[in-house]
Amino acid sequence: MTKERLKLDNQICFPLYAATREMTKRYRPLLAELNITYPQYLVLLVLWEKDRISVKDLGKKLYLDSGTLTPMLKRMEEHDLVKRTRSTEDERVVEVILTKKGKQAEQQAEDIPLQFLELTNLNEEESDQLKRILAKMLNQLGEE
Amino acid sequence: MTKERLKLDNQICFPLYAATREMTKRYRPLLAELNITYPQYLVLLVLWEKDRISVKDLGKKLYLDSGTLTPMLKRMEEHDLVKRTRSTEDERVVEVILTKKGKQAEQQAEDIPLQFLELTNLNEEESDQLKRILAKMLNQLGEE
DNA sequence: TACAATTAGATTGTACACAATTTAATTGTG
DNA sequence: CACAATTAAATTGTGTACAATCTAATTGTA
Repeated sequence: MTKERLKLDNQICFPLYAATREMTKRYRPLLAELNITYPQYLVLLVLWEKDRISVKDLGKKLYLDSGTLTPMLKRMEEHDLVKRTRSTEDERVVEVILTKKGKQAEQQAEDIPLQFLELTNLNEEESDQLKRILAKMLNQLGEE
Repeated sequence: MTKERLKLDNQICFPLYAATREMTKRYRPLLAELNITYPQYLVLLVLWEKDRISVKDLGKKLYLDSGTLTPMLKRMEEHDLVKRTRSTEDERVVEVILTKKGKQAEQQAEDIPLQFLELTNLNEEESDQLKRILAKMLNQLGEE
């Protein structure tokens, strides 16, 4: 029995990695009518809860840095979903706000979470457990 | 109560997405001495179990297509970890095998799974549950 | 046996990710 | 107040991801 722990089937991280990508793949058609990607959808989720947020705070919520967010937000701006403006109080800060189109997208997105959940075939208990364990893991890994 | 389901905290997919990225970030230092990325590590995991595999079968195991694998395997070939050869029986097929260096890397990698598990702070029950639920989800999302 | 259909990889183009560095603005301290 | 240290974004460079398309080899069938 050589290196049992190095077998793909014994990994925790592999199903995590693979399921995430399959998940984004399944989101694609759901997001197609909004013409956005899954990470862009996450940005919108944040903005729908709290319109006007700095790139830094957005990054903190989504665990993304400016290297990812800056070009992504520029693309979203080109698609007229958000607007980026320098804060007048602190010129270093860029604030992101929704455009009218970005706000309206919320209506269209309303059914997406449920539509996706149906695809997963997870029951409520599993879905709750998954959420809880991932949150714990994320919390642990995310901090120093 | 407006669009409760669209809140970031109520999403299943967001912690999945974020935890996966934090996970790869944590793997980076563990893989640094091997000078490989996490996806490349997965390729090695497969090859350590079964040396010589076609790009197609590798892709089936890892849920990756040739658009991702071809350039990645070329990089791994440049780093002298694997070799790619056209099958003589079917010239369409490219087979991937380990180099000596690629084989030796297994020894160095031996402790990585355990090292990572310690970082997660998950107990065995949680880790098993996570694995089980993700496998179910992956299985469901991956087919069709 | 021709040859259309299929198959395996490679290629192209777009969009993340993220480490590392740079730039510009702000803050803290002597 | 001067100016070093810090901070927020932007930039650069590398490496995935993946849809869509292309190329070459193989297969199935008229």
